[in-house]
Amino acid sequence: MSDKLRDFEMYEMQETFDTLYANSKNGDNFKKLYPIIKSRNNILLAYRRIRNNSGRDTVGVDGKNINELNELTDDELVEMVQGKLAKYQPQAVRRVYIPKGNGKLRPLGIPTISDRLVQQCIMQVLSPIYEAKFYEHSYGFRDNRNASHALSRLVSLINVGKQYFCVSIDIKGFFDNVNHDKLKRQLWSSGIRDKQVLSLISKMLDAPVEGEGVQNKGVPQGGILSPLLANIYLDELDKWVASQWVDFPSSYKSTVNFLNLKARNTNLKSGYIVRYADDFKIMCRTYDHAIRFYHAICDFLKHRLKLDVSEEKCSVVDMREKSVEFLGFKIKVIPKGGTRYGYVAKTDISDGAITRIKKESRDIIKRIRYSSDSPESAIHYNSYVQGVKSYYQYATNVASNLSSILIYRTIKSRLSDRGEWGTYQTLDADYKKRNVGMKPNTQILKITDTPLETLYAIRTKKPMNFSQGINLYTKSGRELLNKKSKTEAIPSAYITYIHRNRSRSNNRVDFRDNRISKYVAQRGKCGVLGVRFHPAEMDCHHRIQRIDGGTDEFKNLVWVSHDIHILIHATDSTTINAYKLKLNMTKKQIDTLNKLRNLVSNSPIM
DNA sequence: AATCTTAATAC
RNA sequence: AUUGUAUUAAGAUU
Repeated sequence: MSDKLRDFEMYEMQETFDTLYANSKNGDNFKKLYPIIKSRNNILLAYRRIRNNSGRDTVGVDGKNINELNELTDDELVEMVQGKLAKYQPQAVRRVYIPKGNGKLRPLGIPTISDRLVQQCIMQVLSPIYEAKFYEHSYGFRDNRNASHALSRLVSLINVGKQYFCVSIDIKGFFDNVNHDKLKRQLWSSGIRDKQVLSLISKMLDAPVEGEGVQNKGVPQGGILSPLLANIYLDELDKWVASQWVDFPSSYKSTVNFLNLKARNTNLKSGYIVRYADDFKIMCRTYDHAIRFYHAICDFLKHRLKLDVSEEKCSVVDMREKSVEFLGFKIKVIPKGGTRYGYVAKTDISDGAITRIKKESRDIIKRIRYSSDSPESAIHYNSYVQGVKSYYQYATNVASNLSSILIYRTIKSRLSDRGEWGTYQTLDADYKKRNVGMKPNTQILKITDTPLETLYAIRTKKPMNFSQGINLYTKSGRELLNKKSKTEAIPSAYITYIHRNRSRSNNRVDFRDNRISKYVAQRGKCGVLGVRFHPAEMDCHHRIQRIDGGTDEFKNLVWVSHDIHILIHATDSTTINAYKLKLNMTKKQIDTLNKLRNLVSNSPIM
């Protein structure tokens, strides 16, 4: 099960979200969202969802990060957020410029940590509503969907749909130019009719940018809600493109998918949109339709969505003649098997991405050269290789593209004296599975026993179309998702029990979260006895006590039975003997018990 | 089995 | 110095 669903369940929000989704599918308007947003469980869930964000240590304009929030008890956290929501006045967003892939700078707008928490509360509630509405071929920033699904759709349109003309449009600084009034109207017309919620979002959009003041357009890149708002904004584009052909109610259109034989006699234009955030393509059957779409979309963006396009980066191409770039891939349409019987898509890693991979992989190899004798730098290289391969494995030409990087030479010349060489055939099955198609006697370098992964040893994988039934907010949608995982390790009633019962009211939010994670990780078993108990019969023990500087971190906690908990802290010999007799522990159990006793400065028991 | 952290890609 | 959403994998721990 995904982390997300587990968290929804843990905080008893799944049913609420399911209802929002169902009502949204039904076309209902939403007038009472605010009570859900400010509900205790929604706020605690929001904290749980953002506390592991990679930016948790990054401060906003107030100089605060996640540490500010985990100082609070859960009651204080809930009270703080509810107080903020009641008279919402977001703080300024911090301006940071980061380099983009193409050498330009990306302006980030980083809200303060408490504003990020508030945004998460709202996002959780809007997400199920919009998942029910969004166009099926929008793939960016959405649950369970990724770039390979977008690529797959594009390839299907070519191979199955025989759409060889591609319209590419580049929106100028999309995030920074989203029109606030337009966005607010879209929220209203898509059924968000709760005045308090609309006002919250409105105030959020009006949050000043550090040093630049209040903006009348744009959503901050760095805001938690921003990706969702971006999709809401461009959903109108998806639907409009679909209305031109796919959803056009007409007898001129063949019921057979992709066929448009009769369309040439009408003003209809046939085309199919594939969108990943602000990057999208329209695939058409003919050049004429493609050109018409190109002009119509530029006009639509300009007048309906108030967005400019950079014309020099736009194009209409016959993909049989010229390749097109999309999501880091370079796609061309070539004759199938060299015959006249048709065409297929051929995909490569884009030139820019190859250059980046070349540079980055060499840099990491050099770092291994100058690092101390430990596997860490080699593990870093391996996960880099793993990451690159798992993303680009969907390019039909991936093996030859990655071979062209010639990293093997760099490894040989830079690292020969830093590790030991062994043959491929001596390595374990997992390695062979990750690095396929190598000759058994190929020499592989091992850095302190960690064999380096091979960049080019890869077989291309066919991208799969997104299975449209998959969804986090319906039972059937979740079942499709859960195919891989089997029985539930812990009854959800146990989790709910822990969640509801707070042993001490001064517990911090992190303790609440981590003790649940820990109970599930231990599969409900006592850390000493190894036997499962109901949480009511157990205590969550701090290995290092809080008075001694112990934290609420996951690794400092352990669940033990009541009896064991007493034994950890007992100093009186009659108590110790009584419980020893009662529990009749094995030597191994006594050893683990003594380790815990040692951490609280108690002498071991025999 | 499960949790955590850390590495990658897209936008 | 690096936010956010989504996806993927590895490592560590029990």
